[in-house]
Amino acid sequence: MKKKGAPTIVDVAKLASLSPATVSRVLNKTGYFSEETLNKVENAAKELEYFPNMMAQGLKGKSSHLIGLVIPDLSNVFYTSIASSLSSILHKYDYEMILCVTDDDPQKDLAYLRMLKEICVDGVFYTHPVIGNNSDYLLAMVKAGIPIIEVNRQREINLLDSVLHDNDRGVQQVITYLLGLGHKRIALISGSTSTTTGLERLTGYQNKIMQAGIALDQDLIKIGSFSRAYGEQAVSELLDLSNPPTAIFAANNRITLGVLHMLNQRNISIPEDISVAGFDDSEWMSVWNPPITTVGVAINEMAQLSIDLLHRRITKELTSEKPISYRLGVSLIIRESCQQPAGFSS
Amino acid sequence: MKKKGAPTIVDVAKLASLSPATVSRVLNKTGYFSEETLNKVENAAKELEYFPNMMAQGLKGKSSHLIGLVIPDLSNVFYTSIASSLSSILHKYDYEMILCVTDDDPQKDLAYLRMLKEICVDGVFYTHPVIGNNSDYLLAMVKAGIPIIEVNRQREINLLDSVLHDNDRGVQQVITYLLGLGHKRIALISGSTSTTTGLERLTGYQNKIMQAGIALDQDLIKIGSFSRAYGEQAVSELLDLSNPPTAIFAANNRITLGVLHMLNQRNISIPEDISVAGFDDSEWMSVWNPPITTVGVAINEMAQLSIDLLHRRITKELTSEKPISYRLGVSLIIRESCQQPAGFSS
DNA sequence: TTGAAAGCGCTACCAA
DNA sequence: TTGGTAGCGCTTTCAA
Repeated sequence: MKKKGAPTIVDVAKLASLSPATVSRVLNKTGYFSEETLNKVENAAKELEYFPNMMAQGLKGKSSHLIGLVIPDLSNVFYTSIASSLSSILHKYDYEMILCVTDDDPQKDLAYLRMLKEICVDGVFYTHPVIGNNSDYLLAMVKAGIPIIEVNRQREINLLDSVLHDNDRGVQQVITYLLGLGHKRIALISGSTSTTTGLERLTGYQNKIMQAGIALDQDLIKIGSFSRAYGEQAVSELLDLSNPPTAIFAANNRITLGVLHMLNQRNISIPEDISVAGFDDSEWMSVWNPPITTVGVAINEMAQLSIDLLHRRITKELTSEKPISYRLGVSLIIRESCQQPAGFSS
Repeated sequence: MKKKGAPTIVDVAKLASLSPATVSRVLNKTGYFSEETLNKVENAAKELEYFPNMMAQGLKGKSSHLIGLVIPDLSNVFYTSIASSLSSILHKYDYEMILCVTDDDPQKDLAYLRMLKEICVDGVFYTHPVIGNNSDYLLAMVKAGIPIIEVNRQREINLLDSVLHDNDRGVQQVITYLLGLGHKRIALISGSTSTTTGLERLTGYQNKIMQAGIALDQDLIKIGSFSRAYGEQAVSELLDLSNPPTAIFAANNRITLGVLHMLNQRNISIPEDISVAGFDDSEWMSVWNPPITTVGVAINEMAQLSIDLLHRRITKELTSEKPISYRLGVSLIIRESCQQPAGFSS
């Protein structure tokens, strides 16, 4: 009678006429063993098509080779790009990725976190939901030995490691560029300031405008959510102003899409009638008509850096109690969606 | 001294003054136990914040609650949408998703498949890479008790369950519509015919054109890959024809994007100069200027159906040896990217 | 209705 | 350099 399930280490041991312990040592390249033993084990393993059972390994406290990725939204190209990049690099490190999409719902977020803990993931990449706060649980996880890296948004200032964009610098570049073009009425459309992205992009905007000696006009500052719908709504309100802006800075790619759509609908052309600049680069922006000027964020670098960091935490190569925080460079990608305001002569 | 790790079933048992066996039975609602026992266990579990260790459960042959999703590409909105939809529904079923992006590389594909087996996933949603063939391994997995559902593309005809689009009907609707508008020279740009999507969209196109009594013009049939780059290349070639088409049918969303981009670059306006229709709906198509007419595919339904099917396989509710294959309805979404050909009068 | 005990596949300790 | 053995946390007979 044939054995039913997958071959176990015992089967390999038998075939190689060795003990399971030795086989384990060889397979994991831990401890001592002879050249001959090595060969015997490898042949036997190959013959049986043996693959270690991760569950059993996991039970013994070894790595599960699983990493959680908790993100709010998969309709946002920023997150799909991050997921894609992370997944690809992780695979090289011999980790696999469990994808958790929270829809910015703190309940779901917590449920996912619990699950990741149960599953004994080796670590997690985490973007917190806009509202709500599962800090306690996050901290408990870290204390229980599961490193967590905050990606893109940072909630737990000085509690968790993080890899973020240099939002301030990104905003500065856009505003400086728009100012240089001659714009004086530059609107900002952004999301909740309860995220670092929202907060930093807002304060960055305010600082640059004021530094330029321009009084802040609250009518031009639209803070809502990082969604396409809000982009549409906000741009509508902006256009209905008695003194509308000559340029719009949309603080993320979802908002940008909404802005572009509404502008299309209202038959306002870019950049002739109004200039538009975004934050986050994405394929469709480069292909849009006209191509959209935006702050490019280095997604691959972000993924690589996050993984490096997490990996060093997992391997205990990095043990600093103090959280590490990286800021990634950004760069303004100038395309064709901005020009001098109408009636401006330089 | 405090206990270090997470609480185990033994801790709960102690707190509840019961045996681990009983606690297990209560927690899993299996076998008999009294009301009182139930309460004791639940209280103890709550107090200790006990969560079962999936690894240990997995070892005992129970479900890992993990599902693999193997897809070729995360820059294609079709797959991100499927991933998003699947993830959200799976979560409700208490499954989690391991995301595997193969980049259409059969090596990676196989590596992922092996890994999924090692990890003891309960099942997998699978879209095969365009080239290469890991059928043997897939079959072995199925035989080993891991159900696999082919999604979108079907390689293993009559070997694996599958959930696919009704490609033929989709093509028919587009072509009929274009024909009705008066187009006689309709080009097709599509990907490799080694996928069912590629094959069925091509043969569908050929059939409809011929049925309309129009001779097939090989110059108008562009078969390359389902990529943006190919879309750009193909549309260029088409435009350079001495007798270019009046309408283009782009057989997936990546190709459509390429087509649109190139048309923009060459300053050809849609639909005035040429009509464009796509396959796969996506947000950017509805927001594009002009909004793009396309074949809408029911992603949520596809996800739901796939999960139903997989779930029934996992629970052995469905045991038919014969693979099940579903075809999902599609519907033409008429927007503004098509009109009568220039110089046509009805 | 409950508990004792065996073992899932693996690793790690200690002894040989 | 190798092998015996004791668990990891859980489920599941089988007895009580």
